Amino acid sequence: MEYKFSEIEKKWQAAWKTSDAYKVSNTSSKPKYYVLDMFPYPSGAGLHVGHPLGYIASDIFSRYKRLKGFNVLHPMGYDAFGLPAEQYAIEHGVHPAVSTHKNIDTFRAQLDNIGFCYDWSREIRTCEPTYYKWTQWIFLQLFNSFYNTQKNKAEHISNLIDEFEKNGNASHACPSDATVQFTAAQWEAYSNQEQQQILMQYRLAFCGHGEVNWCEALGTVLANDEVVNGVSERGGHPVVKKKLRQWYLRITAYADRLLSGLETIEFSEAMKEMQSNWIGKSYGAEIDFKIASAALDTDATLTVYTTRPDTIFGVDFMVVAPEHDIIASITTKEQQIAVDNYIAYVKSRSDRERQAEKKISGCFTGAFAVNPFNGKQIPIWISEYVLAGYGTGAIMAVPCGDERDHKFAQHFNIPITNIIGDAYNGQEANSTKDAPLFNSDFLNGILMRDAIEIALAKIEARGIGKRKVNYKMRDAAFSRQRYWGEPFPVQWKNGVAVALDETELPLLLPAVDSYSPGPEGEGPLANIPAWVEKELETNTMPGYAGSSWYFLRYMDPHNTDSFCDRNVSDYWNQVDLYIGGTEHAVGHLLYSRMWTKVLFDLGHIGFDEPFRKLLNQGMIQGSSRFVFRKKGTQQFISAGLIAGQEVDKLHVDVNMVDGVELDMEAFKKWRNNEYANASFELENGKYICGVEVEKMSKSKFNTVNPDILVEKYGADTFRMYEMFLGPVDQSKPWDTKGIEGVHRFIKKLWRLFFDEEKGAVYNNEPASPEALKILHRTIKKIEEDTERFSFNTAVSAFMICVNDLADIKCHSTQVLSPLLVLLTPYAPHVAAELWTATGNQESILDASYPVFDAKHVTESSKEYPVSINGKVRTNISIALDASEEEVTAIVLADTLIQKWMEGKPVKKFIFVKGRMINVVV
RNA sequence: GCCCUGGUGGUGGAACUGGUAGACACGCAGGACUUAAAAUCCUGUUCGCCGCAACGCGAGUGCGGGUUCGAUUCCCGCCUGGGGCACCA
Repeated sequence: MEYKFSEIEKKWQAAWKTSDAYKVSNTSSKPKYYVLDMFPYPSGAGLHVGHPLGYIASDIFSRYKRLKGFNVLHPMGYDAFGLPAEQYAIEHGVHPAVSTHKNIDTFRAQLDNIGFCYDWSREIRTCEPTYYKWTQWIFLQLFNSFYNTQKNKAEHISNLIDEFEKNGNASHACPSDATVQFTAAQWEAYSNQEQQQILMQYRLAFCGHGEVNWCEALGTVLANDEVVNGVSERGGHPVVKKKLRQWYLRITAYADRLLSGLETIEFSEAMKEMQSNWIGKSYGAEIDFKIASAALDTDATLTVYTTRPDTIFGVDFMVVAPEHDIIASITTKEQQIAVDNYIAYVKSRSDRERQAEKKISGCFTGAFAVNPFNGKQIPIWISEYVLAGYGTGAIMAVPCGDERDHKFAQHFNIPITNIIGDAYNGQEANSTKDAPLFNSDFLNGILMRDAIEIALAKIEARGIGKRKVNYKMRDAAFSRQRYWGEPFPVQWKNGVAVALDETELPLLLPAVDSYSPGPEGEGPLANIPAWVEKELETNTMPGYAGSSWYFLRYMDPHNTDSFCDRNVSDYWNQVDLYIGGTEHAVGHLLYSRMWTKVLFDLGHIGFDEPFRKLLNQGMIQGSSRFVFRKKGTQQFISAGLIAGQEVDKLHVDVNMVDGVELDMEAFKKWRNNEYANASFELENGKYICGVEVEKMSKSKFNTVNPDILVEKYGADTFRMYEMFLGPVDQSKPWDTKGIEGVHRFIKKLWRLFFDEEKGAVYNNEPASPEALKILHRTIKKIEEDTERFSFNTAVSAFMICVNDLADIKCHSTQVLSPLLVLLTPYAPHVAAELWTATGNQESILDASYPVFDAKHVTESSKEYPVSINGKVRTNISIALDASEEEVTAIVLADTLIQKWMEGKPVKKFIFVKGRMINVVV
């Protein structure tokens, strides 16, 4: 009997489908376990070998947990709204729903090939009205809520209105504008419109104004992705910033809880660090500086935010962001032209470019601020390195303590005040907190670290500023001027946003004739008269709306009365294991954490963190292959021979290359015989290609389609090979050539059961102690490795096990059957085939997991490596229960050891039981 | 620029908590079986040096320092690949 993987895999996939083997119930006496993959965006390029890496890992873990007796929820779906489908629609006129459907079908077929254990009856697609109805519903919850800072949770907006009617907003400061203050009487006196405007500033989903990338030539707003070097990717037109009305989510209200919540979940330290850096909580002060200009009214002040109030006497200049409102009122006549020019220059630049810029640029406003402590006049500059969105959009610059300020001062010849004595060398800034202060009046001689608190107290006492906790994180922009997204369930009546009633959901995305933007850069929905007549919002929601809560819908995907029944979400609770890439570190993972907290606050679910444990999979890079064409000819030169030649370097399809050797016949037929006339200059009869590692992408011809590998080697081989490639969380280039080794392993396993000539060779004889030792060593290793997601070493352990069993010619089912159960999560098809072939009746998917028994593997002695002065000189076998005295005696009596000791006395004898021995002489 | 992360043989990687560096594979070389090939099996394979061989010597985990009896692992400085940076998903 031969290992016919193709037949076997088809057979079992069909059998599991017919028997609904992967269907999961919402009620079970077993403990629950929820394993989730980050669902894919169904791009037109289909699945490449990078996608399944995480899916295979989650599949292995789900199957493992099932064998261990858990009721495992393991669903899959599609994040189906988004820009690429819309782009495709603009270019090809195909409705996004049509191309998305087609792409999903391709993805599904590819996923099925690999033999995943998803419960497909729970599939969701974020672009389906049955799904986005509930995305819109959650938006209404956000819109109708505010953050009660007294109780530290979200509440219905009606509670806030009650409070305003009784007490005004005295105990509920306006989160976006602290100057908004009113009494109950004033509230009553406001018009409905005024009241609504105030409420908008409290809502968790609110309207405001924000800057977008605006391309006048295309008449549209561009995503950051569509802007390259300050011009549009399509057509290369100039892009500037433009202010538009936008929806936002008040994620800043949750900044502290998003931060403290990290302590309750198992994310990697790196991931937690990225999130807390993104949130960017800092403690400091806002300090008011009066403007020193007789021409201006004397009350004008510039407020800066600083985390280092201790350096107040080292301020040599101020820098305000080019967008800062104060610029218009303080710029002097002499500087006006220079300032205008500078602001125009900055307008064309992205935040990223502004921060990354090494060249120092800036412009003096002509105005001065006054240091409130010593009356010193401080010049006010504008520079792109200060961003409007952070702090107050203005900083006090202390060149001796901040590198960027220092470079700025040097560049513009601004005199530098030294407030840290010898700690400043005059050449570069020193950002220490551990130097005593100089030239600092009442802070002189005090360590900076301690001076911070003293300065804060003084600033508050004198009323020139106040303590302030600041966050780098900004509220999340939540609207797009696009078509392919969820419509907002909102109508605009007399300038007031009015939420639709729940009963009106879903608000269906209407058909459009054109995907072009509406007038003034609005979304395509603005082109539909019926839509505009109803005064419906013309923006749509961003890609992350649907993905912020999808893990809840899987629990109860067909519910028509609720996004997810409370009893069901109480049962499944948090996602126990979430697998996906780090590229979502600060986007999706923060948004879904916020949405979960809001739903929790409002009582819709019973937990406030969505993901109990997160495993990040690495990125699979493509390994590109190149051929070298002699300039102006059809002659291709092998990589080793190109030195000194003028050649063009061309990407070739990696699938035509075996390792680095080009299949020349395939190459000639490639791209419709484009290279039919190619001639080759070979080395040792072979054409050797150039190699480079880059992002896996269709245009680089370095994508590898899993279908081809599954066809050639089978799904089991493919699954195990992806795992064998390396640690699941590490990025690595794809290379197909090692797959043979894994395939050989499975064939070797097969031969433990069936011989091509002899037929069945397995037997029911009692297993030898050696065989049991091999089995139990493997049970321990596989269980440990699977638990810690070390799938590559688990595959290696399987190989060692099969090699060892083959060496001792063990064919006993007493050993082989438990081995198959261990293997099921990794290679389910071949395991199931051999399991039934050896006479088992029950399904291997629910077999009982083998239990490790230490008695089979205990050793009585150990080959100790013995070092002299840290260099291993010999190995000595010593009983494991030997005492240190016995060991010392044995080692020192060894002739080889005596030779290396050269008669010197023992200085130190180090004995680590079960590990090693080191003699220091 | 800022944040995170990686760097070990010809290649992918192993070494889990400071304790024999290179497990397991790929590739390569040689051999067995075969008319031949495929498949399979066996042997060798970090580098350098000495050599008939050795359970010989030396070096060695990106580079330079440090701590330690002992460092791929911990500390300091540097070089370099990858991911993210708020409208790609």
